[in-house]
Amino acid sequence: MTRSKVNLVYISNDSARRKTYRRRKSGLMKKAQEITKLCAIEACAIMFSPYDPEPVVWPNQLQAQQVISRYRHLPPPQQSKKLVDQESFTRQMLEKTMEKVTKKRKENEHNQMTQVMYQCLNGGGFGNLTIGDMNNMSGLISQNLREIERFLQRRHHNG
Amino acid sequence: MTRSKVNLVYISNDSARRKTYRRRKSGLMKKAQEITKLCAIEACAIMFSPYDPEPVVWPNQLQAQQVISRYRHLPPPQQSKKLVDQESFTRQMLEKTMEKVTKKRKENEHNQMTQVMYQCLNGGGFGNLTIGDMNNMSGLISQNLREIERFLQRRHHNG
DNA sequence: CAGCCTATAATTAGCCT
DNA sequence: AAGGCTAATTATAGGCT
Repeated sequence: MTRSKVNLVYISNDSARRKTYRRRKSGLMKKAQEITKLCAIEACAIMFSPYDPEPVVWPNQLQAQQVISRYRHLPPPQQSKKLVDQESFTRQMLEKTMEKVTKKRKENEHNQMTQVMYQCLNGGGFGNLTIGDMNNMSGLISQNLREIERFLQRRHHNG
Repeated sequence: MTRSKVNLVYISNDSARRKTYRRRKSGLMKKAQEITKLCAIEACAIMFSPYDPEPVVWPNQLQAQQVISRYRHLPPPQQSKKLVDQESFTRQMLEKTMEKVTKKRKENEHNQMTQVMYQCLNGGGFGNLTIGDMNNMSGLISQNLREIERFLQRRHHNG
């Protein structure tokens, strides 16, 4: 975002990623605090990262627990469908973009669409990993993550 | 934060506050998505506001519930902080592994989506994509939305 | 590695439609 | 209210110490 445009893809360099994480974490928390103050809304955030010894809880544990509690106590219908989550947010963005693109496409040429999309592709390079391998490995671990954590928890409590 | 410095205090004007809320909410979610992608961390946020009919959950409900669950099942801070025992060692290993896996998964997804996009471009349409594809691709697009818009703008002005 | 610095990218307040 | 525009502020990548 400065000195150079950011490539929005996992930062493989360890120290660079760590540094970016620290910077952006504080940026994010600042922004969060601002919107909370400016608009008097109730919010919380939780982040787990390998760079913090403990989860980062914003704005604080009490507030987080209150918000979580309020969230969890919502009647089922509210928790189900109409939530304004990131996915629908992103979908809206896509729809708007597509509208614009379609509009322009009418005015100009089809291959312009191709060029526009190439711009999108500039956002990141191709990974050089085997698809099958990654799917298998990530699948196994994520499937058993909960189980693993429970196990660790038990171990901890039992000494 | 532009045209005038912001006074970090509750905005009493209704419509102004609402507008600021909408703007900053998008900004916040975008930043959140970015740090998640860049650093492969696990995070969630929940916001209650009078301007949304429902709570805003980021990045989505499932992720939020997973993060919340992980948070609630965590041992108290003092216990986990400085212990260097078998468990925390194992935990560190787990986190490192998760980190790698998440990284690979994301790269993999990106790789696949990029190819999908290429195919769409060559084939000239998005008609046969699933909702999931669209969501993923929308990420790619929204990352570059500004770029696209500038591009379109230039094309438009240049004829 | 952790801060500090600075050039740029990105966000956004106030206007206008 | 909702969107577009642009000036101005803010965030931050890369360098340096």
